[in-house]
Amino acid sequence: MIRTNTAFLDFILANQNNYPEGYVQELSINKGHRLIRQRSSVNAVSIIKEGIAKCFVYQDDGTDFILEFFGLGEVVGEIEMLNNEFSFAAVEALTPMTVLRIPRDRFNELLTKDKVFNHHVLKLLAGKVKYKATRFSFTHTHTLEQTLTKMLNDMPDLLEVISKKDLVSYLGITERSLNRILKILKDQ
Amino acid sequence: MIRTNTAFLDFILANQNNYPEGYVQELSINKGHRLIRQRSSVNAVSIIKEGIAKCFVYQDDGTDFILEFFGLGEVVGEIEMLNNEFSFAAVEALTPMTVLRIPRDRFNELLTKDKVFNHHVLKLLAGKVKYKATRFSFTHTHTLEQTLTKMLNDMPDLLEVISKKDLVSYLGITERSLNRILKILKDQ
DNA sequence: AAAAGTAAAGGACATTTGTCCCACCTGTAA
DNA sequence: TTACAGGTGGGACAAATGTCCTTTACTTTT
Repeated sequence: MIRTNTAFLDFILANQNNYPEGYVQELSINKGHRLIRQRSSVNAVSIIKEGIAKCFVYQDDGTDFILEFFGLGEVVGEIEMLNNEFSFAAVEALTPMTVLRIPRDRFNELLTKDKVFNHHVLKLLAGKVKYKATRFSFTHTHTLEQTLTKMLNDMPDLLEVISKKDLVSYLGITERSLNRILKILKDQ
Repeated sequence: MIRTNTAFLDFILANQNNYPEGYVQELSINKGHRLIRQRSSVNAVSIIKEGIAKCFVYQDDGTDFILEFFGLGEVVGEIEMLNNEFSFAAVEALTPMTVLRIPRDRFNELLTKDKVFNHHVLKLLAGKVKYKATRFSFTHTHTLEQTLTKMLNDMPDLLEVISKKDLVSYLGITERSLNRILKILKDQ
């Protein structure tokens, strides 16, 4: 459930030195910092080298809905860059992070000039579509108990890594419901 | 809610004659025909020139979950082609359709050789990610009544175009619930 | 037009999830 | 140690949705 894309990260790390100065910048990010703010312009793409971030949409009523957790090698900002639109979601560091930042013009240049880079971006987007599709169809056709069971099975340390509040936003439920299901699972 | 991409369709139609014979094939498709079957290999990308299709995941328990309705200019099969994987969803014609079909090798060739084509595909994928993200966050943070009200507002002839069964699969609810909400909305 | 068969709508109850609130735990300051 | 504050888990009831089955409406056949 924490998405990764090591193939892309490895590619960037291997080629980082071939690119001219300033193409790829390494940045440290504090926990809680927003890499992308909702409804604002995005001027660079970031590839995660270390740490975890959440990508979420926040509503007027104060509730958040988490779309994805991003880990190693995942990329943020490319959608906004391609659509040439303001961001529709926010991205926030859940842990201290290191990211590789590629500014807008460099990104566009790499997209047109580097076929392998271009293909990585195509695959990465295809992966995001597929992930969302399978995730949402799964949650719609399974009970909360089944969904949580699967998540805890895939990732036993889930509750140590992700806070309950974030888990609740990810599942689109209330804290009360999460507690209820966790109690049921524990009692079994 | 029925997605379209006329920019891409226009581009293909304008360039169709510049491409060598066999690059773009026009096909007629009967209502009910599956353009893509779930868990099978996909050997071509199809751009919709006429008609409407549903893209859906079906579960072992017999329930379907509709991810998107595709209309004019929308593209199917590109995700599978890029991931080089079997299809994770099925696509079925809801009306008689005409599609422009580009076989695997031609598609890959266009992707690498035609920068504009490549950019259209990048944008199209970014659009699919964004659509799914906003759709699912909306349904999670709004009641069924709000969601349906919005849908009927955006598309007053919704129930003439999309069958109740399909609407139910799209919303991830039961027919009973849909009827209940429709009655409430009618009574208001 | 009447009868029979089929599909759609809705009533009644069960289950799930949300809302509201209270009890308990933990840490801190007096 | 006590008193207080903030946070967490859970009880009780409300609201939403699903399941099951009856009723209604619509077709088709005779």
